[in-house]
Amino acid sequence: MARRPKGVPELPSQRADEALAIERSSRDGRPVGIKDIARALGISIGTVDRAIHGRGGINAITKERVLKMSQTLGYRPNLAARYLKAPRQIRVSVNLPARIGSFFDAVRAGIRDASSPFQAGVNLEFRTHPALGEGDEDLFREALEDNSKGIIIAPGHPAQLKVWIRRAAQKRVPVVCVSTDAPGTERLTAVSAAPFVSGAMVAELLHLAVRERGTVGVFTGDLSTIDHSEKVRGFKQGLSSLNGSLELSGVIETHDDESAAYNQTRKLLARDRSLKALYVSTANSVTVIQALEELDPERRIAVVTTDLFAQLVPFLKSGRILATIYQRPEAQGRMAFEALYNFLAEGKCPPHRIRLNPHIVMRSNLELFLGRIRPPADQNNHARVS
Amino acid sequence: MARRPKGVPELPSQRADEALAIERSSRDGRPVGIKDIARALGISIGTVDRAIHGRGGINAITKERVLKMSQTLGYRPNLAARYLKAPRQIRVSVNLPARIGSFFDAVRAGIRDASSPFQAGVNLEFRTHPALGEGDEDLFREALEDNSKGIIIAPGHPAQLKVWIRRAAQKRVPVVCVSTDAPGTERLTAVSAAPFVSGAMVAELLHLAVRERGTVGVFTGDLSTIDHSEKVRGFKQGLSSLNGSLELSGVIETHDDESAAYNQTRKLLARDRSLKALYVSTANSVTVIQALEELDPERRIAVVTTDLFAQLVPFLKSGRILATIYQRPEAQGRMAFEALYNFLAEGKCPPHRIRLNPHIVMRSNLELFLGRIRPPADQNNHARVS
DNA sequence: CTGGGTTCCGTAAACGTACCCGCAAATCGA
DNA sequence: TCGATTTGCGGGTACGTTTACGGAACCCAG
Repeated sequence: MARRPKGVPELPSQRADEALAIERSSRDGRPVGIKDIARALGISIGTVDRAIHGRGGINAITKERVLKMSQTLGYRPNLAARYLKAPRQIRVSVNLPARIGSFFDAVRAGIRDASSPFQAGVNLEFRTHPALGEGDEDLFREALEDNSKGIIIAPGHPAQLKVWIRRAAQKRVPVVCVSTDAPGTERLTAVSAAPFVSGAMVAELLHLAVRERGTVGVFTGDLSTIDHSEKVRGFKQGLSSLNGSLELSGVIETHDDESAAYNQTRKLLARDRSLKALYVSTANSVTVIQALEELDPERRIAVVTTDLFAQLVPFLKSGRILATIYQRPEAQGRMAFEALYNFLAEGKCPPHRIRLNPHIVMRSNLELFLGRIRPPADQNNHARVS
Repeated sequence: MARRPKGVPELPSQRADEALAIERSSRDGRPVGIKDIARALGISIGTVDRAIHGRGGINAITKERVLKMSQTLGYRPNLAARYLKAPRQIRVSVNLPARIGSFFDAVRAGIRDASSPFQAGVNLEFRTHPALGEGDEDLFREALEDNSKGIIIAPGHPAQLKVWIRRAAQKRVPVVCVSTDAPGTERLTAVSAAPFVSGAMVAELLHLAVRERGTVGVFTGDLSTIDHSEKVRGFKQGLSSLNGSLELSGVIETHDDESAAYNQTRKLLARDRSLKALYVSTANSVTVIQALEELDPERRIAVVTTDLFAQLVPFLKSGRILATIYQRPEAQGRMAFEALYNFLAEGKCPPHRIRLNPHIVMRSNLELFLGRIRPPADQNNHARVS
């Protein structure tokens, strides 16, 4: 349509517009599109597009009319069409440690799951480093070099990665931390099963379960990992705020060394005869339990562990383990990806950190989780890179 | 390209195909599409489409080649394009009760949330009946009459709705139950926070918390609602399997009558002097707590409630309520919609029932939930129909 | 009055898929 | 051997949006 001749009034009355709108918007029930707005106003879709997206080169009055009409027609953009048009295939790097009781496999699965609706729109680049805080710098460099638009990491030693996160920030590459955090950096957000709360919940549980006065020992992985230190901090705070009968015996770092954990457990039990409870906040808890089975066959020591894997199940069923804190790795992966994607694709800033409620898995609800447990340790069961 | 002349060999060697594939698939990093496969094989996209979608009218050999090539090229359909092409705007009816401590508002929010990615593809039709099991038949009729392609309900009295669900099934309209179930019907699936497990968890918690022998009372809404009866069943089973010191005093149906609940609590306390614990499995738990505050100021009776709303918060903070079982209404809504949508759009059958792990909200993790609590009762705060 | 510049807007071509139409070869029946 | 039917395939169009390009109307200086 040619430009409107000069003599014709530019602005038909509001009412006439609306009547027209209602008349023409009844397109056999299909959602209104950009061209419905255009037709209703007798203008072109190009103009509507300019108005809606706030591009330049449009008369302020026309823009106002379009916005109004899109309002009254209830226009909502068809995301499918938008994504279709966008040729961008954004690459997202996922740099996570290898298995820790298959925890990170589940995180990866959650990320894959969350990304599946966008399949063609994103390109997941999985990389695996040997352990939390080991070898993640190299992988970070690779991610920065391969033109990734976003990076997901689990920073075991935040201090090491700080400079890398800064470099990413300077390249405008958002970084999302999952399972643990790197505070004081420019990471976009951090997704985790609220570690502080997690520790406090264990304190509350043990407070309920332990009836006599006594002490409680804590096993953790590495206190330089924020996730671990926060759990311990929450646990301590929980103990003190409950001002119950439990006192902290000591905090033991296992550094994910299973055999060391075994000996450390033996020593702890020998040293502290008043031990009434154990909080194992690291995933490598099996040898601790094994030591306990030998040294405390009467099960007078209450145990709460972290994460869930096949070896733990019989102990939960038998009551040897009171409860375990399931950190919802799949959900963490999903949320991490969604936060990253929403930021990348739609510019939506996530909250500073995303804290999931940890699940308490006890004997009574264990069955709900059995389906989620991967088969036990199997060295061939690596995450597929896709 | 015209049909291949007769003399030319029909099947180039596998290796040549692959070489061609790798050569041509490097389309500047964009994902491979249906026409890449076509180009790689020198055929048309129509044929590729027929092969991939298993339509008729295609040579078995050609089909095999296409499938093979789509494999080696790593073809994944672009869902955006697929959704764009499908002009179908599927209408989904959501018939839920009005507020119960805003529980169903949260369910609705979850449904809306889950549907938002598909915005233009679905048309949510919200309907509200006064209470669980009241007026839901009329709404069901409306849903069937307005050409809905799927229905989400919360069947308070499953027997009443049985015929309606059957009618829907005959019209090939899938029905998803949320929060409670209608067993023995043709409903597609039922999403809930595993009620049986929920009851068992409460038993396990109270078993931990109560140190002396005694009895425990249960308040529930209406035992004809599956969700409620299952909670009670799980609780009983939990009590007996723990063979602890707690015995069931009695199960009281409140029928969501707050003032009645108050009096029932008074009576229970007067009748049973050995009461050590209470399990309030209905959302209308405030008056029960209030009665308890008057009659048990020393807080010797341990209480576990259900759901989470503003009035409960101070009691959780003070320790009056040991814990409350949060049934994750938003997650239920999300899962219900997703199950329905995946069935409708992609024909994927969900499991027979979807059971979410109930959250245990205690003092230590309460803060994680404060953000989710809606402001207390406000009659104007109806769910918007969109 | 002409020329160039600016402002505003229309048009058309993609994006990848699904679906339909129609053509050619192959097959079949007589 | 010749029409008729089937089989196999190519080509085109539409879905709603974005984007680039171009063109008409206007303004102003020369």
